[in-house]
Amino acid sequence: MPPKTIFLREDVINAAFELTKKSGFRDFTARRVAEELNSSTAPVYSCFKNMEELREEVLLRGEKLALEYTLKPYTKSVFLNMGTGFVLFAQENRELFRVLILESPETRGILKQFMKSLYAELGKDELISQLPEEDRKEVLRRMGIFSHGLASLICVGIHNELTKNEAISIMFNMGKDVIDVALIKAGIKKSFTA
Amino acid sequence: MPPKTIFLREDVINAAFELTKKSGFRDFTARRVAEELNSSTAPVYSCFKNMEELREEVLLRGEKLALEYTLKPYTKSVFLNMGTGFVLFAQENRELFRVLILESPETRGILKQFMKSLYAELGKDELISQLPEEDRKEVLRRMGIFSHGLASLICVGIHNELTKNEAISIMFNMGKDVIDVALIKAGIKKSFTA
DNA sequence: GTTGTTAAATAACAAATGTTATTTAAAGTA
DNA sequence: TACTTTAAATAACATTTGTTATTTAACAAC
Repeated sequence: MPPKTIFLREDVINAAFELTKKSGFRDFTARRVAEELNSSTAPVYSCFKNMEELREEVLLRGEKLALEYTLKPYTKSVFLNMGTGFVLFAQENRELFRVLILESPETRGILKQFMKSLYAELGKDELISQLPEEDRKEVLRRMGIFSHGLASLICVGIHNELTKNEAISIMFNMGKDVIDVALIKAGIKKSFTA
Repeated sequence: MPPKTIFLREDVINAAFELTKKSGFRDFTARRVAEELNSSTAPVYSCFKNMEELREEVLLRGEKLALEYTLKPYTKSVFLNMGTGFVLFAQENRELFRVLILESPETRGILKQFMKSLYAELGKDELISQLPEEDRKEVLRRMGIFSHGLASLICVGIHNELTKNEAISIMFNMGKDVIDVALIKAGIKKSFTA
């Protein structure tokens, strides 16, 4: 019988994920992952065909984490919560945001998926769903661009001074205005929300 | 006397810059630059102390190009022209945008510099300069975030479908609304610009 | 033409990395 | 106890890359 297994596939992923949270993929080598795991490189290669497969696993876990952020209730609007979650994910996981959103976006669908969920939420909102299709799309586009902008500015180290609550209120105030503008222009509302 | 110099410092930078425009820094090696230049690696190392110095030169040239984009007259508003130029720079130079804005931002001041120029322009505008300091800053912040968002979405390959003119009008319409909202809320204006 | 200078090419080397081969030894079983 | 299986560690190898050392040869003064 062989000796007991010490390092599970799960453990390797954990180590790789922690490493990536700290330094992205700049340092994502078999030897560094092994170090994080307190092992040699052997377990890495017995659990994974190659480093690419492990990287993919890390990205999947990152996507899962990002998704969790977008489902938390920061404000009363589910629509704004998604954008806000996206921004807070960037703020608290800069390196993950970088590898997931800024470096791998073409190969993985996370951003487009995100926009699709946002659009679904937009349709559920009582006020917003009164907007014509085109206007609704415009609101979505604007807020998609804005949340991506804030998230990625934070990711690259601009706006380091923002606290979590400040980030939330920037998103919230902008969202309110963008929606109000659409409603006012469509004649559904007369003036801005206080 | 030594043989004539064939490869100037300038030539090396040109080759490196072209290479970077095509594939960012993923492939930025002495051997690849030399290939682009149709030489061996020798001229690279006789013109530059090391590859880092050459990379820096490429970044400087990239910043210069980005600046040119922000000075072109896309609309009648100098303020909006800057954001628009930033976006078009990203659209037409995705790899450059990546290395300059998404990968090196903490070490170089280009983004903060950009915001500062934007702010200066904002003060010159007749209507906007009537806004209280705080509101003006808010307009700036919103448009800074928005233009960065659109630029970086385009850079990472989302919104590939946008033409140059569509990108311009997204920027322009958003800018108009953001400014109008500020003016209306401040009581300087009554309704949205058509 | 010979020679000195030094661009450019070529070769060489070290470090880093992905990956595979080999060794070591833990854990049960006959 | 000797043996089998196979995790884990270790070594080894190829490739890539930055960088430096060495070679080659163009040019012009003598």
